[in-house]
Amino acid sequence: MSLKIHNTLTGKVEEFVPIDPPRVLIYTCGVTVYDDSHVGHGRSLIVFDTFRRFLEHLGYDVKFVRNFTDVDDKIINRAKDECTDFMTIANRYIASYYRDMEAIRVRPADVEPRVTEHIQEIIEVIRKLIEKGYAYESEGDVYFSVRSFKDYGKLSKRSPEEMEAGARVEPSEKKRDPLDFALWKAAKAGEPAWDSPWGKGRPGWHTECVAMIFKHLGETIDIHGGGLDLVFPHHENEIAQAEAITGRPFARYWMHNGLVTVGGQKMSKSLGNYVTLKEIYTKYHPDVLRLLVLFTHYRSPLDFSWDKMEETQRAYERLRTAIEDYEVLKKLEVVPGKGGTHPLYDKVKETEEAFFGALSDDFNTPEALSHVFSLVSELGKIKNRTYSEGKITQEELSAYEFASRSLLGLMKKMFGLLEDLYPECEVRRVVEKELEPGEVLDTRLVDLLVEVRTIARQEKQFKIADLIRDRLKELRIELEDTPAGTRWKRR
RNA sequence: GGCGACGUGGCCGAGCGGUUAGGCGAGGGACUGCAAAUCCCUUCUACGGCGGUUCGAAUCCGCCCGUCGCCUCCA
Repeated sequence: MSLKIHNTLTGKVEEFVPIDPPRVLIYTCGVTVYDDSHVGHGRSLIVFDTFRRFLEHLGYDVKFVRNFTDVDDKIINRAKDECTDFMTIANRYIASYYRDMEAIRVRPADVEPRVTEHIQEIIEVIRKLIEKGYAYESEGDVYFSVRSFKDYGKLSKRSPEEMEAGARVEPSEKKRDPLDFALWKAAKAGEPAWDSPWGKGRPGWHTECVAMIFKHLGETIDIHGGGLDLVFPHHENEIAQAEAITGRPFARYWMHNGLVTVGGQKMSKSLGNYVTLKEIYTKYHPDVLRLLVLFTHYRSPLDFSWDKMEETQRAYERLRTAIEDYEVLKKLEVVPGKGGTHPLYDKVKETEEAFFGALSDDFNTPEALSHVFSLVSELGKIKNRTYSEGKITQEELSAYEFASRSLLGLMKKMFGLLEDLYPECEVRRVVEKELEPGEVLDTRLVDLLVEVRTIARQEKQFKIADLIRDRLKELRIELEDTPAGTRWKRR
């Protein structure tokens, strides 16, 4: 199956052809560690995490690198505010990032380099640029001469002339041209600094990714990804530096995810309209966020709202329930059927084909999900009939098992969903999200109440039974009576 | 001001030349002691406006209106 992806460089959806198959080299820009990550960061991380899983599924040998920017103005400013050093801040938020990633099940990259561990490589990149005449030193700073690189603007589709016309580019006495950007910044008092041929200083933002890619992946990589807001100037500047040095394409495919908005405005620290990942996964099962992200095409804007989280949660529960219901169905009276192959097998096959077909077409996760939900509906029909009849044929049960395992496999492996759900589980006791700090949930006590209620129902003591159900619901524990007994979940 | 993206049914959201995407919601019904879960029916001849191309356009072209992003750190 051929994979097609949208390439920002050409503005078109193109067939994906790796340089050296089955190897695929992919790099995405990670976070600057000066604060907790928010939903905007989360989207980008989830999109590329999922895309990586798909590449692996296609049989590619993926090497995935995602960096940390652990020295920059924001980190330094935060350190000043807290009267500490920048490394303390960086380490704190790297730890926080890892907690978040574990919660939302974004797998670690194969290499997760930090800028401060690559200062020598960065200096080397800058040195080469000066040597080749693309960069110049000015009072301890080093700048890239934008006009010296003829292809400048090819990614973001703007020319130096246009940029100058629109000009709000900061003029600086140290720059020869206002469009030039800093590769190395001379040290200021009290700020972190490293020795370099141009005196003490620290690297500019745009060089780090180039240096880390050269070191960990090579001079030309297959895919470079990141948020749409990085296209200009960050990625444009990366191309300029890398290609000025090598004379070869830096990345063959540039993939950019759409931004997360709130009420139509970009989610950002500066606007203050951000929601942290921690806030999300203490209120909802982390899968709900993943599903929310995957329900929108990665290149479209995604408008975040708590209402949308609620909607997504309901869809999520429907999907989850369909898979878990197998555990109920197999406890029904199983009767021999007419024999033959159940039509569900074909439906599963169609669903899987359509699912992967959608992902192969510019990673169309919403379409892939539409096929998944179509299969979920088929399972629901079986449930509806067998629940009321109280029995199920062996063929139907086997088909249901096959289908639910297929769904679980797709969701787990491709989308990183339902990882806390196992193929064989008792009629469930599910805790759907992380407990609040200090909150306790004794599952044995819940089980006991459920048992008491079951006896009350058998004795037709419905007032007592309903009281237990209502009061548990107030505690956000919801009961569901199935033909195979009562199950509960905590929302 | 420059460059770019987008406007789809009650809401969200795929599709991007001809066949019901999907999700959520609302109303009715089946099942249930009552619920929940699940199913069925309805809401549904949807595609910002106006022109054009075509046998045929949400889908291609032009103009207009509206929203957003980038142009400064940003996933």
